[in-house]
Amino acid sequence: MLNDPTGHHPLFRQIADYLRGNIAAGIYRPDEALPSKRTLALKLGVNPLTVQHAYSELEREGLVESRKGIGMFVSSRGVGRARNKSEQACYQRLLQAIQTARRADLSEQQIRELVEQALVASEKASKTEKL
Amino acid sequence: MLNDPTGHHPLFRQIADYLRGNIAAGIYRPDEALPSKRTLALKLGVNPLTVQHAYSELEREGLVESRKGIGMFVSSRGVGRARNKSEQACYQRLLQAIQTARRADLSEQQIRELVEQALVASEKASKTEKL
Amino acid sequence: MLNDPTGHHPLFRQIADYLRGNIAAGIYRPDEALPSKRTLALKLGVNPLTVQHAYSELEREGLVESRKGIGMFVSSRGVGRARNKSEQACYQRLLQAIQTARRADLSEQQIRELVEQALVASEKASKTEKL
Amino acid sequence: MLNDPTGHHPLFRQIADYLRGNIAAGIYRPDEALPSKRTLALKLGVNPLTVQHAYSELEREGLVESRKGIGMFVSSRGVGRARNKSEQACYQRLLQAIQTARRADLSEQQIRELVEQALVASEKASKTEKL
DNA sequence: GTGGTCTAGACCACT
DNA sequence: GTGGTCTAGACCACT
Repeated sequence: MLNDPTGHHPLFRQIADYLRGNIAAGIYRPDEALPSKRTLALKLGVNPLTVQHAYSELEREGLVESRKGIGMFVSSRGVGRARNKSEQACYQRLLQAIQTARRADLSEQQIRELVEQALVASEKASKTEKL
Repeated sequence: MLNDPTGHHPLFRQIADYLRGNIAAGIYRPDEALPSKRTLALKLGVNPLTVQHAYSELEREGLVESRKGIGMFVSSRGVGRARNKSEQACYQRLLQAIQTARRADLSEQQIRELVEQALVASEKASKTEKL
Repeated sequence: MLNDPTGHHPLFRQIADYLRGNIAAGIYRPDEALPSKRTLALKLGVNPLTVQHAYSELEREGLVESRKGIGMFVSSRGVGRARNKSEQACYQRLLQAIQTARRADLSEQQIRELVEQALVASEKASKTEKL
Repeated sequence: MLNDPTGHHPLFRQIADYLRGNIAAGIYRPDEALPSKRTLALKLGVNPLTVQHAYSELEREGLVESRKGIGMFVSSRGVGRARNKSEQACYQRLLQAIQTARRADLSEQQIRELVEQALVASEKASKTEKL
């Protein structure tokens, strides 16, 4: 479900990234509640504090708002912000991937081929699931 | 010089990645010595042990061999291995970037555009420098 | 407890060897946690980083897996791998010992007698202790 | 020629071990000169100081005597001492090998089989060469 | 508390 | 000078 098997990225960030994508994709709609910390922690096999950490990240970005005693809700402007953030995040990662390739002197053509392979592989793999 | 301003990847791994790229690109040739750990540590402003950690990683991958009291040398089969490793690493990162995009429901066309932007940006940015 | 009084083998490797033996012998079972690096460091009177180094070695060999914030756990296939690794290590050491003997022109019979002596001595000495 | 490809034992000790075996085996006779530091260093592809270090070790053990300006000579009681020392060294290594095996819970029978394998392998490998 | 990374500083084997 | 190991002490992510 999470996409960094190498464990190089902190868990809380992987979770935040995932939810951000869900919001950007409209899987969670404005004013819809995210799953409770405990529910999601259970589902992901992760400590509730880690989920809390992820939610705080999304709150700081203005994607969600906490309503006391009720839960975390997608904010009115959350979808647009999530789309922007996700696109930025994707771009940053593409840039890192491509810099790795350039350092190894791969040609642009080789890089584009790797991109196409990844597009195919991800098409099958990533039925985005609502968390 | 190092490419993860976000600080998600540990320093020693960034250093290993960079050198691996240098070896893959033929910037360091077989039987050529890498800079000594102290020299490189000074240049990068990090602790020699951190560089050592990076060098151990490259040694484990069979890219370099240590000659006691002399230095770390690119192994005869190091270049090919470095190319393979670098390509794999690039692919993995592309895959992660693209999964981020897919979760946010970006189209393949949008992703390809981001790739092209990143190719342009990286062309200027990453004149691979010999460490 | 550690078995190289001569000090030829680095500490972290002696620790890794010891734990590998424990895992091979089933003293640590799959999904069982090894002692924490701090606990073990205290017990052995060494620096936690030294234990960490040993643990990384075992992780690289696929004998244990780290679960962040919880501990190092014997992997499902760890026991078999540990047995293989330990047998290989034993064989390599026997080979070195025997080459030493052959260079000094000891007969095979003399070598076998030394082996029997060592078998007796080690029977008493090495009640393998769970670290 | 040297028997620790893993590089875990210091070079100077491997060289001392080798020469000690040669003396024990009567390949160097009492009053015979060992090769000069420079000659041996060249032959082994090693720094003369490393050879010097090995020679000092043998001198300390009373196996050889330095005659100023001439070279290092096997001492009158050197052969016996070398045999004792070599046997001790062999025994110590056997003991370490066997402790490794016992920790992994290998049976005495398995250990004896490994010994026999090593005896066969070493028979072919170790045509003791005069350095 | 537990693993993982990093620094500052030291010492050893080898060149 | 060069790689390899070790210590003491610190901070981060996660439980």
